[in-house]
Amino acid sequence: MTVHKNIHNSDVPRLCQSCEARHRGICGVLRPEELAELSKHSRQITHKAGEELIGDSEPVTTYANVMHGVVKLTKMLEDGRQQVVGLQFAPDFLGRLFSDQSKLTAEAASEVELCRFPKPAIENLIADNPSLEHELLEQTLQELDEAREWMVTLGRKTAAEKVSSFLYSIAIHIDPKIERDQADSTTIDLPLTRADIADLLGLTVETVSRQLTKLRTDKIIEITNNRHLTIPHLGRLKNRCGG
Amino acid sequence: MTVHKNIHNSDVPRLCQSCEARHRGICGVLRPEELAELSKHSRQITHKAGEELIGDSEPVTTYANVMHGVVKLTKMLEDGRQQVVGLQFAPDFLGRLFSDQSKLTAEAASEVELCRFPKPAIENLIADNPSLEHELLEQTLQELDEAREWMVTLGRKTAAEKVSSFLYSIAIHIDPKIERDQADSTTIDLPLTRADIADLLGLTVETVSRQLTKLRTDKIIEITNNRHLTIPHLGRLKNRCGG
DNA sequence: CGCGGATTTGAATAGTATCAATACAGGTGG
DNA sequence: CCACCTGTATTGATACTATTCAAATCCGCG
Repeated sequence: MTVHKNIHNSDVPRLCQSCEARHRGICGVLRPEELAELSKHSRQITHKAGEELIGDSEPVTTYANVMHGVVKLTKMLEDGRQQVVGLQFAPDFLGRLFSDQSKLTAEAASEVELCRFPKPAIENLIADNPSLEHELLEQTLQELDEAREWMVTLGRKTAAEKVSSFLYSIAIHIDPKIERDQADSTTIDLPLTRADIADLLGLTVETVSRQLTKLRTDKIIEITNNRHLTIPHLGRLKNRCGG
Repeated sequence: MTVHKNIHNSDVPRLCQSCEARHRGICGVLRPEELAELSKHSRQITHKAGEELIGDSEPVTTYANVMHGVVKLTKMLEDGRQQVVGLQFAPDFLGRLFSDQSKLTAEAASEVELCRFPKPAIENLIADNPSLEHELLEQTLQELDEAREWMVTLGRKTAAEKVSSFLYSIAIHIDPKIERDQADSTTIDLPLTRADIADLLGLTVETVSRQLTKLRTDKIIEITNNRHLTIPHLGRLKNRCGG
């Protein structure tokens, strides 16, 4: 696998030069000429919170990189019960590979910026460049690990543990290095509404709200504002996640 | 070695000739010489029900194809609560790719026959043969789809719907073509104990048992024997899966 | 035939959901 | 700048589902 280290970014398209996906995302494995070719077909689009990016059972015609914001992947039962089955952050790759039809709904949880590509553009690149397929496999394996981790939370944890686990996972996602320093304080911006959190944890809004107030009265969190909270001691929160 | 240039079996190792994985599994994408090389390092092993195939946090040194039987992937919380996060059937590929350490426990749910390969043998093949990596990506995407489907079941379905969904999924897994003929009758051999089913659905054994009894008294299923049951009308079962 | 694990059944309890009402926040327009 | 308005969040009272604890029964197997 050849990762082309170009000293000056001369061949890298301007759009891509400051893009996070070029370092940590899939574009990092592309050669400059591939990047140039791909960027000819790419389109950067901004979506406001709540907008649907792709609907369940709709044909898939594009893939995308998440550049900024949070994307919520949901599934719905016929009677309206909804479950969030995944969250995607920059620089994640968005879109079910090699499938003509989406198996879920993708929705902007916050304001979201995407870099969209036509489906065939990506698929042709994959066919030509095994390192891209390798990178996508790594990302898919990672998503599978995360999905299985959530299955434990959904199936076996109490409401209190679910909410704590969610906050903990958001905290270490925002700043992975604080995981080591459990005594540290962190401030997090919730990317989801209470209703979204409930749909992620398999709870009701009311239960999520009650558990958050309990965490507040127990001094595990400080709620500055509906979407903004502080965790004074990460380790104390972790202790409530049920292992 | 004198070889007939048979279109199908020319250079295919004897062990592989009757193997299901060669048709539907990963070995189907390998060239005969690759298959021959790989088979030199492969070992077929049988495990009895209940045996641990790989433990959580253990180093991964081999991958395997499931040849026969059912493998249960589980995760456990510190206090012993357990969640089944996946089931694998022949000819699935077993083992977390590119990871030095297992993130879950794999256990034989029934008597299981594996074809084991040393980790490097597979990884070298992947590096040489992009079509193998493509096949593994397809399988991983499929597992991710299934995991997300279960997340909906775990998070949003009632106990009755969970048990029905489990039976339905087993039925169509055993015989995919009956999915079309909803009026058909099917007989299924449960690959799991009540305790395993409970751990898969995020319920207790007692609840699973009660729901099965209810399905029996409602004439949705006939319980021949603890591990053996008949679904006289698949559509009626499907109606209880909650969509 | 009898033992031990698996399964079913029963009664009481606990945890979440549901229903209903109130409080709050953020944005809009006067 | 404030009052209003709407969607979001919190709080309370009650209902219900699934768990827990306990006991009986069934099943496979030596």
